[in-house]
Amino acid sequence: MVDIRDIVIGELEKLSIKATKADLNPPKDIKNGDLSFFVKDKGFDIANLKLETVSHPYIEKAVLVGRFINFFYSPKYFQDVIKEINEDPNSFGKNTILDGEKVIIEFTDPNPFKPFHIGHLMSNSIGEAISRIATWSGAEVTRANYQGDVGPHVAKAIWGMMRLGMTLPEVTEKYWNKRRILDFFGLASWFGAKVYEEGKLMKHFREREAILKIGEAYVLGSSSYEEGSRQEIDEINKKIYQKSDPEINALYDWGRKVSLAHFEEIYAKLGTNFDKYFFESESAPLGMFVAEELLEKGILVKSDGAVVFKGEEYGLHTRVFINSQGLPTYETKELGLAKMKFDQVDYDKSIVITASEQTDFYKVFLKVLEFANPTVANKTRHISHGMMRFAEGKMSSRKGNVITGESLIADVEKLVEEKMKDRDLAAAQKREIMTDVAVGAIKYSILKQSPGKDIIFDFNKSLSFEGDSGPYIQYAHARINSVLRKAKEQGIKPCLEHVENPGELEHILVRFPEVVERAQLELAPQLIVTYLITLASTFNAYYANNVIIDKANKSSSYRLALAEAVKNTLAVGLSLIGIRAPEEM
RNA sequence: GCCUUUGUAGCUCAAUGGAUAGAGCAGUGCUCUUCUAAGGCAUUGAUGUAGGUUCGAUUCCUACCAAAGGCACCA
Repeated sequence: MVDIRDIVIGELEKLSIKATKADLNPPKDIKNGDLSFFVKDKGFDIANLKLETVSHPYIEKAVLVGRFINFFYSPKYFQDVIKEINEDPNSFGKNTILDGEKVIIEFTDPNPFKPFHIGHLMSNSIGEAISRIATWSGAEVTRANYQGDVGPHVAKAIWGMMRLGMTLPEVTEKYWNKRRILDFFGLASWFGAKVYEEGKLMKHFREREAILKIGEAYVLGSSSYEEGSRQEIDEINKKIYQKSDPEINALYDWGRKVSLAHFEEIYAKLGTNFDKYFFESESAPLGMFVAEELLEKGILVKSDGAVVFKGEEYGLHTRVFINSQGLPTYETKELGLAKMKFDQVDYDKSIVITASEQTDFYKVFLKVLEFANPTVANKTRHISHGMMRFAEGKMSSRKGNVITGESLIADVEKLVEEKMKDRDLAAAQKREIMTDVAVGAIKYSILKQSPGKDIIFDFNKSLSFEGDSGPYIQYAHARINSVLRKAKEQGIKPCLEHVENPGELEHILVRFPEVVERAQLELAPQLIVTYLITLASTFNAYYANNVIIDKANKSSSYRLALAEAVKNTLAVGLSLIGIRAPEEM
């Protein structure tokens, strides 16, 4: 399919006007056509424009309003787009902005031994959307997840685990071993599905319990750290790096494993997955190597027993790279990470998505990276998203007042379940839809606003199933699906023979590719969100005013084709923002 | 104190320097014997303050006010 903007640019050229794609915008009101160009050049003789010379099968007319030249697409264009969408539903809206580029995108970054909270949900939703949009723009995307499996927070959790006298590792370990043996001989299912299922439930239960308990241990360790147990915890921190204490090693290995397994469960629910996992335990030694080099070069300097970067000369602030105990801090680990990423993926662009509290830190880090590796520094871009806050104040996992991702999803699922109780669907299917709708509602509330702004989180207000919400779009999609199914039963097929005059729905529909392109250029998933809600709402109005399935109406098959094209576009759009589109709900 | 970000309707959010600032929620009044009412229709309501740049500013600049984040051994 041609890009209609190229055609319009060609027509403008005939009128001696030079325009780029960025100069062409859809008017706010569709009464003003499909694309408009604003004549900025005041010297241009606008009165003698010969708009009647504009001629192309896809352009019906061009009209001058004030200094706007408004282009109206022809019915033929709408037909061809609908045809194209339905013939190849899974490539509508693709563009070539990032054709052939390798892009690595780091997001989510939860820390083992700490809860996966709604802030991680935010990072994940935004990162996943940006990854998918980049893929749609022709990039080869590597999703990266960087996890802090060493450092003071881990020491705090381990200290807390010891204080709580956690014996869970033993029990769980024994259980896992038993199961592993059964699995190895392929006997697990042979033993009987019932026993196996019970085993799975037990495992799930124990892991859940373990996660909660580790969370508790972390909070205990954090508060004790500030109240005098600092030395003990620092000591544990050192031992974790050195792997010198068998008891700590055992707790550590187990806790790390349970945490990571738990994260995977959440990723599966969210519909996200990662190509590369990086760990601070790996980046730390590499980073130390780089930091030592920078110290020799004089980029980093010693100060009060620590190794620091004096950022003030660059309008930044001073940050510690190696602390006075000789251990690497976050900034040094980040140096190691940059090296690991580039060594493993020979990328053209590297995007890192974190919460906005890290914005200033990242500026300092990038400055240092410029000295260590200018090529890599220039390819790296940091995007920050806002923080999820409660009305009452900041959420802090150190204090334990967090909403975990898991509990939020579970709570929303309950609301969806209540809404679906009268639907006649198989139990398994219902459960799946419940998750899809709950996750859709959560992701929508995150993605509908521009990244970078805080979300004031209020369970009752922030999540909705009506109006401006994820489920509203999913509902429109499911509804069209139902119409298509019923039409098929009655033997009516979508077809473009008896077309009707294009209305608002057609005009909105064909804009999708331009929206995706802008979303990529501006790294702004909310543009796709806004588009989808408009498309769904326009369809719902259409649906209320037009009977689609009607054997007496020749145009019924056209309406069906139009509905199908809307459904396909909603499905592609939802997938670009990482929201699943259930066939029924 | 310094640096960064954000201030749009009662609430939660949109709006690449351009046309009448869009939605949803809440409020009010309608709408299911008809393709899924998680729907549709109607209606009330907004750019923090003061300047500046521009033919044109929610958008760019300055000051002020307010909120959030950051500013040495957390991540």
